Amino acid sequence: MWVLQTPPIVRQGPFQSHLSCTSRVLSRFRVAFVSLNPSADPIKDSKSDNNRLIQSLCKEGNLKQALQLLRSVRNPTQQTFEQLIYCCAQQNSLDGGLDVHRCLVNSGFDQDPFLATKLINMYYEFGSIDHARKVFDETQERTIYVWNALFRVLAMVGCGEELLDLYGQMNWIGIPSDRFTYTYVLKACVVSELSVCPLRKGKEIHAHILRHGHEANIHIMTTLLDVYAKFGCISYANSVFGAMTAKNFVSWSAMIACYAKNEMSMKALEMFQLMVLEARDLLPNSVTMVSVLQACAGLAALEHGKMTHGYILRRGLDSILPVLSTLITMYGKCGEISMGQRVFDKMKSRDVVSWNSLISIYGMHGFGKEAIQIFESMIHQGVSPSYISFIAVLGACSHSGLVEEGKVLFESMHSKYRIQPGMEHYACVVDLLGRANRLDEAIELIEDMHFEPGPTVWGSLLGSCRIHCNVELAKRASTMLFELEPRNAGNYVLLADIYAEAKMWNEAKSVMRQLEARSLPKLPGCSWIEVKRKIYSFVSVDEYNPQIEELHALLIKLSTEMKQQGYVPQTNVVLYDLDEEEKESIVLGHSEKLAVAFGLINTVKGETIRITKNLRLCEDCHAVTKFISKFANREILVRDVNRFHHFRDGVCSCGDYW
DNA sequence: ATAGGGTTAG
Repeated sequence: MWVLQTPPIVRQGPFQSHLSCTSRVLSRFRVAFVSLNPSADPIKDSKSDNNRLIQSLCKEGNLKQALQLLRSVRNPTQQTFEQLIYCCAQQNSLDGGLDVHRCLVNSGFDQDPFLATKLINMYYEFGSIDHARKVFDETQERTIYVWNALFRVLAMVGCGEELLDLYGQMNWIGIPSDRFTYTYVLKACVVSELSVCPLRKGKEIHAHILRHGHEANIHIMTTLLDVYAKFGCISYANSVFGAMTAKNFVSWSAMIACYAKNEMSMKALEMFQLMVLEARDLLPNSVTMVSVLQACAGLAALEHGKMTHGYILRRGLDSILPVLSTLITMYGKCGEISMGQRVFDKMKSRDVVSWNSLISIYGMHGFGKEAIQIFESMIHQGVSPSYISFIAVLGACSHSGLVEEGKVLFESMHSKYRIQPGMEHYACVVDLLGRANRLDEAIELIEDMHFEPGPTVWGSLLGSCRIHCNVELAKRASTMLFELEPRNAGNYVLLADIYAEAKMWNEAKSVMRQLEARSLPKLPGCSWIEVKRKIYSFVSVDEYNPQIEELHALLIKLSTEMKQQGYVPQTNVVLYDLDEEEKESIVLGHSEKLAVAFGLINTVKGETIRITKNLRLCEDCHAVTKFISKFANREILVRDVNRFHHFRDGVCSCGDYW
């Protein structure tokens, strides 16, 4: 939380002298005013008129004159103060706000709960949370509006601990929560770092809501659904959704967003179908469509994406910026940069997010130079880069190995654009240096960081150690990672991989034993392919796939051909102690190869095969796909968890650098 | 008087 440095609110003493020194100015003003209305009695009638005049000055945004006039009014009304407060908030004038606050106290409105809520909101607009809290503390008669106003502020800035403490006090006093209170308290669980388990707290509040008979309130229940969604508790979210007696399009959108954000894109699309077909009276809006597009992007389902684009056009939602940014990203993630570019070119107005979307799709396809050019033309057109612009452009550099360019950009971030590099930027640069085998520079950068490096930074380093087989540095990175995220199985697998690569079998085995002892869930490798608007998914060594025999036969045939041309299966990714033949069969059963084989069988010649994968592409799959692209004369597009690979005629667009 | 779902990266 950040708080503006502001002078304290003074009630007596200095306040009086301040008034007396400004009253001279005001008396001059009053003369001017009165002279404009010669018929009015200068003292008596100006009272109500001045109130009205202040209010209209406020509405015009003329804060300065309104404040001057305020001094001359003997009895300002509640409405006058309300308008003044709005005006200060709108003009972002903290000084004005403090001034109004002082006058308000002096006029005896300091215990008015209505104005207290207005003041709390005003101070929130200025970012002065301490002032907002002070208003709350000094108000004796705390109506539910006053409580809710402060709850709203605390939830917005992420002071969940403070909010929950106050909420406890409120319950203790016996003030009943209303439907607004619950939404703020729920939101606080998501946005704040709590000392108690936030999910548990959420469930507790869920119980309060049910106990007090709010289960039919659509706002509360939708917020609750969203809270569970943000914690990744899909089944809880779904059961809240199912239990809702009335659902509107926001509830549906929240449920779709829940699936889209929790790697259940397929479910999200199904939900959208249901919404369109079953809940006909509920029209999806732009917010709904953003989540639907994200789901299409998640699956790299180009046909679904195009259909969704068509729907957006028909519904006239194609001029809404967030929709367009998401469309650009969707096309990029479906492998169609040119379509993304076309959406961007057609836009009538663009914001920094639109630019960021374009930069990042070029980046993930390995067009680093182009991404930098776009970044530069954005600046040239007067759009200042944001925190995320730098993540996008630095990421682009690291996918293309543009080390020097990336370093210059990283340097310019603070010196030229006054943006403090955050964790994500460090993670990008560590990745950039690490991939280029400049591991010593990478570790130097980590040591120079002005805050504690988090798991993403060490993760980048460990990934680079994997590529360049640096055991010593890998030990250091993994020690940190095991401490920071002990439940992430991926780190153990990566370290074991590195040991295996270095033929340190005992160490590799011991890491895997540790992993098993902790019984952590390992993310299974999974690949998808869209064929004729249907999405098919594959897991490694997929015994239940109805076409598995046919797929295997094709892969064995291909692998035999490849071996004749000098291909050697790269089985070192298999960490189990098996003989070479068994290892080969495991590698040949990788989900990505099954998806490629499925694509070869089920699509026509000349059609691009598009595959998505939830992990990084393994070396063997990479080598095999290169071969197949030449042998079968097919373009194959693979999106792994980091980036795109375009395979054509035996080469990959990543230049074997990924 | 106050409220619910979303945009870009990794």
